[in-house]
Amino acid sequence: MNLKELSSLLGLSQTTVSRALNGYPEVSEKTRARVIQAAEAHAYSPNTRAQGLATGHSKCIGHVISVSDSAEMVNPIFGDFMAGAGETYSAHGFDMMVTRVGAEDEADTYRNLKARGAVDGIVVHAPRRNDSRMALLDKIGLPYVVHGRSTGVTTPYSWLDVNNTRAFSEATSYLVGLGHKRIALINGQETMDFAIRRRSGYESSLRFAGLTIDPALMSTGEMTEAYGYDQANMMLDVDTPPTAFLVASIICAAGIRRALDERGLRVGKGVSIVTFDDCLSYFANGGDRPVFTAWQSSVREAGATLAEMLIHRIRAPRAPHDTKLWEAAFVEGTSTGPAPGTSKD
Amino acid sequence: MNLKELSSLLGLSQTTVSRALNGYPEVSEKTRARVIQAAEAHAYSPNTRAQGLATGHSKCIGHVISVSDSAEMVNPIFGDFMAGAGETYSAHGFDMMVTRVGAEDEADTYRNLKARGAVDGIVVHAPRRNDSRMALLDKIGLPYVVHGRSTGVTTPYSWLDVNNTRAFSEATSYLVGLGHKRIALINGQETMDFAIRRRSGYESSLRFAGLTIDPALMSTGEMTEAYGYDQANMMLDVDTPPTAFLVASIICAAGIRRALDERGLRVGKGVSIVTFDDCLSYFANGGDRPVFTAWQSSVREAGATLAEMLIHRIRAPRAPHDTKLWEAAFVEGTSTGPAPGTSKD
DNA sequence: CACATTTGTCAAAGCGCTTTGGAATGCCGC
DNA sequence: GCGGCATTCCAAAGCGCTTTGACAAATGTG
Repeated sequence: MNLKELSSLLGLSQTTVSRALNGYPEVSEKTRARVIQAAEAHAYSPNTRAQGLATGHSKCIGHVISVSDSAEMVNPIFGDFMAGAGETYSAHGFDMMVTRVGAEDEADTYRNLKARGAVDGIVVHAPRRNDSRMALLDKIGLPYVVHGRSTGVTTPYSWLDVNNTRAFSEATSYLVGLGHKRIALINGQETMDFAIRRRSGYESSLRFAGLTIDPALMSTGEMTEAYGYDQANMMLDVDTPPTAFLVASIICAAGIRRALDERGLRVGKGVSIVTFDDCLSYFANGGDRPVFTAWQSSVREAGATLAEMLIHRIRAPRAPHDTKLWEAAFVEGTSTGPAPGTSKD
Repeated sequence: MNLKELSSLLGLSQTTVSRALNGYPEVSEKTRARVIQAAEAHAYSPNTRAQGLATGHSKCIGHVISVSDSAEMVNPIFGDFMAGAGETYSAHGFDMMVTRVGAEDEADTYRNLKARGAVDGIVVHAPRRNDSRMALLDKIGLPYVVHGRSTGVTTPYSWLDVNNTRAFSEATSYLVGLGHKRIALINGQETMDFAIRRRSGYESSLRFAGLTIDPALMSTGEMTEAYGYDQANMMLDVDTPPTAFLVASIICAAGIRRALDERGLRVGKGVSIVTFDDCLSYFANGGDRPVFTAWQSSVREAGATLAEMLIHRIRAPRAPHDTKLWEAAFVEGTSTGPAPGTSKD
């Protein structure tokens, strides 16, 4: 069923039917009701491509997932982020397109998406320090919002970020307060801006506490379970091993827990773990008995909110940029306790 | 830059330019080269919507993620599956659209996707027993492939599935061979066909071994880490607790491991764990020292292959249906060992 | 009751592409 | 020198929708 068929069926012109369905005032409420009823009865939905051609909008948002050779991993937060964003999109009648692309082709992908008119806007994921994507997108005129921020980019843009510096600084102080002096940082890849921020929060709290910043206790890599396991084992094998781990992802924290368990170290007694928690739906860490002491922020809500921001941006491209800095919430779990040998102990 | 501009720039008609770019033979190689070069120089990409309107194809594949109230979880395999499929799509010039929808609106979404001409085909995820989606899609004439199978659906369709029955039957026999007599099954939600298959594999091996099938040792639910943890704890609290766990997902297995560790039970010694492993990129269980003894099959490869199958299907809708039954691969990890009290022990 | 407005509807153009059905052009052999 | 045949190109129609500009019909005004 298309417009032509529907309108001839109703004995009306295509114009009138189109206007009736799109809520234009030039049509009487009586005909509008008749049209809407007929449209529903025949399950008519306007052809997306034709509509897009005529209006110049695609009503579609792009998500570009770039996969570098060094980071073949699929980010575990991906699913939850999409779920959140998808909810917002469908509420607003937008489609969601996801493109997987090698990191080296990312810029071309954006240009192509724009040239083809495939999307009305995009979400920029995992911004790096001095990320060049914002300038590119500004240049080609494709609306966007950023999940995170990019230090070094001075032109304004819309973003939503978690206060990572603060979260990691507080987490470090929290461990210091428990008497820990050897605190390891198992960080994400420090090509990403948020990972750099996390480290700086960690370092500043160590400095404030008068503790030495030991490169041997800091590592950066893909946040997999295996990575956490490996790093924990390596660090525990040295002379003065850490008594606490500060971790960038709950997946990674699970790996660390495994290493500790295997060594017979009691998590929360001998060794403490604090982690950042993205509130992944399949790895819950909340309710009445959180496993890990954590600073948490829902990536799913971030997805929903960023989607909302982007849609606003598309509707009002000249509106001032919107920025949101969310504070992570503290949850005390059972994975932390006083450092061994502390007076309290 | 659009076709009209490009062609007037070249002093050619739109027809010729279009044909040159689309590889039609009616244009001389000399002009073709000239056209291609100009197209690249001006970064021309045909407008997706216009192209789609003219050809009647959208060059886009849909993935519908339905979220029921009972299953709010985002499936952790989602990301990896998409990554695999996305790779194939971009290699073939297809876009990928994902729609998140409440389970009750799933049928409408398919109809709508078809009516709007938004996609050329879709991937059906997580088929249930007697799944009605295949009949619906056949009826509305939307090409599709199924990730999994649906017992009870008799009309042919294209699918790719892992031999879940076999994997779980073998896994059970393996545990039986190690002397285990109380083997728990921590299954996924048994609304899904694959979960039913897994249980039946498990039950048939128990029956074959002359062991009793104890409902107290079988549970079904969303495969989260917390679910594994909870179920393990519950089952270990009864009179004759299981000495082995057979688990449907590595995420869930991680939760079971946590419960065991917490109770001071040594995984692979006192209690064994065997799991199905989807080879998630952030939760690797392989290489030289696999953590879990597992039957594994890469969901990422499944995504890539299903995408390939679907594209074939779209190109040749009348071709006979393609079906692929993959065998899961056995990996021996450190999570299994002889049952306590066994002669070997 | 003639005229100016408003209201409800329509025909047609246009969005950017593909594709059908010609129409030139060049080259061949006789 | 002319018909026949490739070869190379083009004009125009059409995909299904929105939107402009125009036009009847209904309403209001003096």
